[in-house]
Amino acid sequence: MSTPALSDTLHRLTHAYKQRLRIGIRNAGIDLPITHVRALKGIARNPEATAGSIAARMQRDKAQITRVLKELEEGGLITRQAHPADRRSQLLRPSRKGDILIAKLQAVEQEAIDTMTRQLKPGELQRFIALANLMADSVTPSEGD
Amino acid sequence: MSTPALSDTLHRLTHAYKQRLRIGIRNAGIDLPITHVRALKGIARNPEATAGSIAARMQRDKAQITRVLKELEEGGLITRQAHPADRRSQLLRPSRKGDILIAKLQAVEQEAIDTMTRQLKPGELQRFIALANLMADSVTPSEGD
DNA sequence: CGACCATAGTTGACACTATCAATCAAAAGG
DNA sequence: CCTTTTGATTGATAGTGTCAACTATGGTCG
Repeated sequence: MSTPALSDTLHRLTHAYKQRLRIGIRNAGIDLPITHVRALKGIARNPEATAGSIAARMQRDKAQITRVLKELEEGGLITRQAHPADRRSQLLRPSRKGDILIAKLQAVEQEAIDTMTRQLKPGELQRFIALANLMADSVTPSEGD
Repeated sequence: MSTPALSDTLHRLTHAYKQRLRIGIRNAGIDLPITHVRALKGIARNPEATAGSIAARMQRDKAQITRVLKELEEGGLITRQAHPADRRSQLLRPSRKGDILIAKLQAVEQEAIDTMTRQLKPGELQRFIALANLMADSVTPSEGD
């Protein structure tokens, strides 16, 4: 096997992870697509979050982000405040409800990761993540997270 | 954070790879979505390919596979022959045109992989693939779909 | 100031991917 | 036969990704 297995492997892995995560999310009684979850977490991690910064961080189209944010806001999970220095922009913050959800989500995500990495020896996950980031950077260079 | 980086890492990686691959495919003048490419390759690799076996191999919904196969056939890339032992099923084989396309695709894919793994030391890719498979197996053990 | 371009965000259109339920025909097994 | 499985298909619907056009504001510079 030279290398072409990578394609299938990647698909298989992400599909497996997404599926597992989605099930966990649903079991927790949360009705939110994965992209929304990721955006919400991104907002929570970044006190200066704007639509643009979230799009950049997630490396997704800003159009997509706009729609996600709209739904997060409609769901009462985030709030938008006027940006103090730029009236085109808005600062995004999780609402109280959003914070509570994030806590739940983190538990679910950790559970999914635990399931997936249960066959890995200590350190192998970190090694895997490092390699994955190295590869992703080779395609779309990113500044530090 | 302890490990939740995995989620973002996986998204970033597959997104980067898909994007890179899609660009390569388009540059090669091929007009075919990635799922179709993967299905076509799967068929080529398996002389006994049926819709079901491809679905199982790719761990995708049969419905999705059916549609992909339909389009591959419409594009003249594969042919369907009656299955000798089961009249519900059909054996799938790449057409001559399909074979030619596959050769092109493999070059494109190898190029994408080369780009992505250029920062990896020898053996690290194999290590990565092994870890990824281990993780995927932990979520969808042997039997899936 | 006013012309001009860049940026933040929004919207519309569309293609691709995933999931689920229902259906049909053929196979398998009493 | 009749019932249950299985391979494949279809329809419906949701989620995701990409591109282009657009609005409004900001920044620059003559």
